[in-house]
Amino acid sequence: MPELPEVETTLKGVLPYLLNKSVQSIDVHNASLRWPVSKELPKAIKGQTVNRLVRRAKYIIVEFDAGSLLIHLGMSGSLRISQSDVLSNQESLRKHDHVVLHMDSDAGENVVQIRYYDPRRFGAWVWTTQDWREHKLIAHLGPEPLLDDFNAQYLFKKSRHSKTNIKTFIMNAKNVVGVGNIYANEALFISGIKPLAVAGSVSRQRLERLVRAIKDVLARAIDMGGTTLRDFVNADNNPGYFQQTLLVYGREGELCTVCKLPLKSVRISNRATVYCGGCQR
DNA sequence: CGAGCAACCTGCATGC
DNA sequence: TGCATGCAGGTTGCTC
Repeated sequence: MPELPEVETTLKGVLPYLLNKSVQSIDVHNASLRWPVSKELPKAIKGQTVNRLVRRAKYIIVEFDAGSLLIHLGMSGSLRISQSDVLSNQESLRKHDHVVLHMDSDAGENVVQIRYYDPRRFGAWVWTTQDWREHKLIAHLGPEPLLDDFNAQYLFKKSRHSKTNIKTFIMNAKNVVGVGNIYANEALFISGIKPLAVAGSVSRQRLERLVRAIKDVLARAIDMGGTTLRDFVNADNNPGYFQQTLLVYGREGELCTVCKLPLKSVRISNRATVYCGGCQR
């Protein structure tokens, strides 16, 4: 479900309920996520206040005095707010609500929950007491796509000796983070680059366009609350609207919006890839 | 070292 | 209706 814009949307949604609030308790209903949720987690964060909430790549990082919680939504994860005036009015727990954070709220007592729902359980809740920037899941990640250190000069240098295709290259978090399958397809279309082009051979000028396209498509998707394909909803249960803006993803066989040729589809590293044979070279 | 790919898991759409 | 198959927004950790 979530690429960078969906993670960003999720973070914005839960921020008011987490930042400067303290953890009353945490229920781990199913600890078997990508890695087992630490048994230490409940007592480690009980009573702790959230000092800061940040995104790095597709991780939501919740900082406490005692350590940090790294939350990854995997393919099908979401965080949702559940609150009511009376606890008994709370919606019942769904089958795949694996973790529930109970937060102290301004409004009353025991009424705000952050529920982590993840049918496929590819997501993760990782507790660390070290500086999260040095955690092995974070330390070796590439630059943030929306920051200035992700630019054409960087990408040019980084790609010169790469013989993999450009789509796989930009989806590799060692090169740049946050670009998943939807936005890789979209950015390559916008910049007119064929997904199977060899990364190391794409010209500097074309990488310039690609970098701009990645930044642009991600920023616009964030503005629209992300992409909802099947069931993505933000923390307040609202869908994103970017899917209405998708130009190639999920549109194989439809006509290219620019040249009117039918969009082609191939599988690259077992991921659906849609492109225009006329516009992308 | 990089590249390619199986693996993790459930739900849903499709076809027989 | 049931059952088999394939596909889905990600990433790690194997093999070569």
